[in-house]
Formats: sequence, C-alpha cells, structure tokens
Amino acid sequence: MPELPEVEVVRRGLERWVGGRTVGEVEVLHPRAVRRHLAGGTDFAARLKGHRFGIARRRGKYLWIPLADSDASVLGHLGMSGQLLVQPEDAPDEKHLRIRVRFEDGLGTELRFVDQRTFGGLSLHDNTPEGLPDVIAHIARDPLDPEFDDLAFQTALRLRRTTVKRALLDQTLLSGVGNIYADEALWRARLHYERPTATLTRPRSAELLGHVRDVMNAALAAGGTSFDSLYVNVNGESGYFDRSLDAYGREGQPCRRCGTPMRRRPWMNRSSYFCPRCQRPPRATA
DNA sequence: AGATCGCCCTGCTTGC
DNA sequence: TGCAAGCAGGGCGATC
Repeated sequence: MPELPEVEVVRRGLERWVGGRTVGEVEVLHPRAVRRHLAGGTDFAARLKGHRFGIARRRGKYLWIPLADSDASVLGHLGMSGQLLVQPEDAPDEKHLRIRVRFEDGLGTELRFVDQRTFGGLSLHDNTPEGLPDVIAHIARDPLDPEFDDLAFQTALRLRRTTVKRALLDQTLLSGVGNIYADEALWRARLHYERPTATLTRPRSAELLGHVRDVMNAALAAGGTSFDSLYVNVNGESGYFDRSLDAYGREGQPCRRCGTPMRRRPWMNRSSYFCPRCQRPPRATA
C-alpha cells in the first residue's frame, strides 16, 4: 500500500533509470490502467512515442514525468497495488502487467506498470504554469515539500468541521497521508481519530504535523513500507518499514508505550488502529 | 460549498 | 472441499 514514502522511493528510481530516455513503442494491455487518459490507450501510446523523459516529480502520492520536449507530463498513481518496474526487455511479463513502455536506446530495459487491483494508472496531461499536470492542481503540497506552509495548514485544520483523521486523509488539505501513516501519526500524537479538528490548539496541531513528518521521514529512510509482495519499488525491491509500525495492523498487540492491547475499529469502510489508553476518545458531542 | 459516502478492483483469508 | 463473505483502501463523483 504505497503512501508518500514509497512513492518517493519509486520517484527516485524513475529519475535514475528512465530520466533522459526517449520513448519508443508503448503497449497498453488493460484499458482501466489508462482510464484517466480520456482519449484511450491507443492515443496514450501514440502521443507518448518519441518524447524524451525529464526528471520524475512527485506531489503526495502522485508521480509525474515531464516530457522534456513538450508542455505535458505522464502522470502516474500507484493506487493500492501498483508497481513501476524497470525490467530487462526479455524478462517474462508479470501476471498483472498493464502498460509497457519501450525506449529508443540500447540499454535493453523497459518501464512496466504492473497493478493487480487496477486502482492506479498512467495518463498524459498538459501542465499548469507551475509545471503540475492540470488534473492534480487540487492536490495540496505534502509535508515533505519545502514550500509546505505549516501555519496555513494549522489554520485550515482548525477551520474544518470534521474529525482529525478525516482531515489527515483529505488530499486537498495536505497530501501524501494514507490510512497507515494517519494511524501512526495519531498514535505518536496521542490523539484519537475522532477528535474534532476544531478542538486542536495551535501547539497540538503543530505537534501532530511534526509527527506526520517524522513518521514519513522514518519510512523514507527505511525505503518505504511493505506488508506483502504487492508493493515493490522501481527496481523490484520490497521496502521493510513495516517492522517499525507502532499502530497500524497491531490489533491485540501491546501498545509500545503503555502495554495496553491495541484496538481496531471499523472506520469509513476501512480500519483505525489505536491505543485505548493513550488515545482517549473525545467526549460525545451532541 | 464543504462534508460525506458509495463505488471501482482482485486475491488472500476466514467461516460455515 | 467449496463457496461466499470479508478485507485491503485511494480517489473521484454524486449527494446532501
């Protein structure tokens, strides 16, 4: 389940392995993998061919590769199970290979988008004046972006009439936080996921943001989180941050701070993991 | 207009 | 054993 740190690992891999290369033949093997490219897979392949890849960029969980010789970018999202692999051209196709990008050089490797559940995909878009693919203009900067505005985030957070975990997952408020790192940051901040955002003081929201950054940086340093074979970085190597998780997936196991068994609660068609002692639920609001 | 919810998808796990 | 339900869940669009 790639979140920001995993996507950043993939971005670095793309920068290293496909940056500067010129695209040759492109094969779209599953229409759903290009569903955001409204003109369809044939158009996607035709428009990509012959263009040279620039340096891969990232915002939150979105990746894009600017085309060095045009004002457009290839946008990618890994969704739940997506992988971007640089493979030898003669390597056997993966079972869930969705898109293949060949290059017009003699390096002998190709870029593959592999995705079991097809929540992710690739598409081509014009850039905004800021160099962002136009369809992700609404995605907020992420906490690792040097231009992320901490004070503006804290103000916006307090103005929201919602609960803190919903806010952390809102990609228009800040991007890159998914279910895993939301639970990790809330555990570190000792905040219950249903705490109303309006009740967070400025120091408290600053502390929470700090924990979001800390957990992302720790995951990034470890090469990304992985729970199973679904997540693989651009070189085909799994991350291993999962051993360091304090909250996510630890139902029934002792809280690493106080020893109380961790709990899991259904939440928004997914799960929230928390310590019932360290993360007290807010008082019921009428 | 901000907040919320249903839906998309596949494979592994669980339970009867 | 076999089948069905549950679970993983990001993001978008519809709805309130």
